[in-house]
Amino acid sequence: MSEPFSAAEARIAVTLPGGRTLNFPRPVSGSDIAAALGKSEAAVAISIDGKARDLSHLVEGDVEARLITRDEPEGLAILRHDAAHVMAEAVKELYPDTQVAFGPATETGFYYDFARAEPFTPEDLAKIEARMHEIVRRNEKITREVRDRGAAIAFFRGIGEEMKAEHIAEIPESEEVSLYRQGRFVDLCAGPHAPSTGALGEAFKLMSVAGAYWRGDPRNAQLQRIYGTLWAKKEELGQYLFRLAEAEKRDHRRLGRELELFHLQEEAAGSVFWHPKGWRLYRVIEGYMRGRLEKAGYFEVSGPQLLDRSLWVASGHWEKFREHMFTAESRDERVLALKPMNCPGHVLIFKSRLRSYRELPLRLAEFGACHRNEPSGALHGLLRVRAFTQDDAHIFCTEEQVASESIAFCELLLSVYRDFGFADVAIRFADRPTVRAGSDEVWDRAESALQEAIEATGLPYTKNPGEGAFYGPKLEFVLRDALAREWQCGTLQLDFVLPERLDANYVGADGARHRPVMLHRAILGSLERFIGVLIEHHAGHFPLWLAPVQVMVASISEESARYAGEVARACGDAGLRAELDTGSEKIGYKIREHSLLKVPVILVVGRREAETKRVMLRRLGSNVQEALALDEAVARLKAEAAIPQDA
RNA sequence: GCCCCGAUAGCUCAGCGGUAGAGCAACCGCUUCGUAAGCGGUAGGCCGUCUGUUCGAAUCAGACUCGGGGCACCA
Repeated sequence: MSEPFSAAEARIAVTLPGGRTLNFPRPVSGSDIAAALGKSEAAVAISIDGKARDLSHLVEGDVEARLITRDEPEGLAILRHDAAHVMAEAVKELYPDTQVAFGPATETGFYYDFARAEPFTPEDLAKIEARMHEIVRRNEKITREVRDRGAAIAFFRGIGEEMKAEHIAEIPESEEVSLYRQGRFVDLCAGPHAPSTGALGEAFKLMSVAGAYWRGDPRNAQLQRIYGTLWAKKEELGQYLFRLAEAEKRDHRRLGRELELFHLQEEAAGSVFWHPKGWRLYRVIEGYMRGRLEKAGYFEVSGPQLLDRSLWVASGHWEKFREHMFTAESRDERVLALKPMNCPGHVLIFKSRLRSYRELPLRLAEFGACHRNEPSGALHGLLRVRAFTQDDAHIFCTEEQVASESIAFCELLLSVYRDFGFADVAIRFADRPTVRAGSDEVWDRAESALQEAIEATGLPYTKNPGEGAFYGPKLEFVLRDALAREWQCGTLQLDFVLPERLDANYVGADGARHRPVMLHRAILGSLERFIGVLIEHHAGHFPLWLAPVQVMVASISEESARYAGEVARACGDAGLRAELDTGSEKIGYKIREHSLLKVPVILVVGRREAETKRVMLRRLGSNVQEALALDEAVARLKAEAAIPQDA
């Protein structure tokens, strides 16, 4: 490309990604640079020496610059942020008595929080969206102004935007206070923004209204949050809406009903009614886990559901976890709590007799049924319930054993996830929360021990500050499903506090009493939640070893019904979960019916198969049939349906 | 728990002041059929619960329960 300017006055060098350098007269704006590169249309902002700026930003000296365009994630985020402003402008035009609070971009769009006495209705959303399109068509210039903070506060007070004024007071002195103006709307904002509202395009849509607390604090006023989605192109918006519709189709609550797995009803809000097929699935998973744990050196135990208040006081739960606990009273008026966690029970088993260091690490596992009194608004299908069963275990060990136990646990966990079809697992390190038990010294020790342990596994992880359990720091294992959604399931928590509080100890090689360390760990987390995730991940189409009904034998007409029975029996004898359909419907109807119920294998048998002792094997999702000898089909399916026992 | 929205047959939904409708499913017949919906018929609802307004409420109002989307909380 030829150089756009040739004058000999003061010039600056702009270095682009890849090392190419352009010379411009000083000063040069981001727009000039974009124009020089022929990218005026696509550019929404510019990165100058690593900092995102408006295109109107003037460059005064030699810099490194990179255009931010609408087709890359960073540019899209800026457009989404622009959309939040445009929405706020539309709302202020339509409902001038509204105060604006906070409006960022999100992963799929944007939102803005508003304070207004009247609730926004769905009809209001339609009006706001229409007005947004109008503002985009007006193509208002978006300009940035830096203000002295006193003046800025006075300005927002003057226009009745108290929350904005309050927000300015919190901006660190080191940062400048900038205002963005478009049409008659002025917002406090760090930027950057696209040069004009026309940049938004048309690929956006307002989605919903929700309540949200001012600064996320429930003690503050509740605002109305309007969510929207925005994409670079209309097709991408369409794809996003299509993905939402697809996600709804695999919603575990819908599939739970359609596949007859479970149901929920108000008489037991937050607890699951497992139906025969769902319970079958549950038990297969439980049995699989039991096998894995036994091989990994765990001992399964089972503790009481109701334990006396005094234990919970001693463990610290009564103080830190009281509001989540269900309580009951005995005849003699003792207060008992339905266990929300299994750990105190396991400590009591550990303490039931004198323990030797030779027994460590002692791994006590339990499919522990727990109850937590979750706030009603938190309940959500199987994913958030009040009664659930954890694949829980507590490892009592010495501090020296923490690293090796952690490594072994991580290996076990990843192998289990692989068996269930989850390959993508993220690890987060969650450190001390505000509400916690134990001294800072103990937390220092626990955090560094857990940190060493995770480093020792060699697995990548990120930090999740302040999210630890009240008794110790934890690793959270987050799996990503087929729709790239994240679910926290597994956990590994290091606890110096509970053994201390419940006075657990063992006799060491030196003959003295020592305090064991406790590792709390779960792989699936709660079986309920994990099954919910599993249903959505597989869209109800489970791998053969998990499918509640593995094989459906369907006869073509009455003359093959008898042989169909034989086939079903042969499958059952081989340990397959097989069912028989000899009804009078046509075969097409049967196939449709069992396909909708997501049975992975349908064996079709008619006169030809009966005569030759064969079956016609048909897999869910395919319309290819394979003719096989009965024996061979059964042997193959049996092998395929085997429960994975070790990777 | 908080904000908004919702609750009508097993499911999906229509009806929105004059006392309940469709499709699918269910059940009963007929059909015996070769790979994702054969045909006909029957039955099925205290319109989430309670209170109020009204001559009259599925329909309007209020409260409650549960559900949904969020917030906060969290496995």
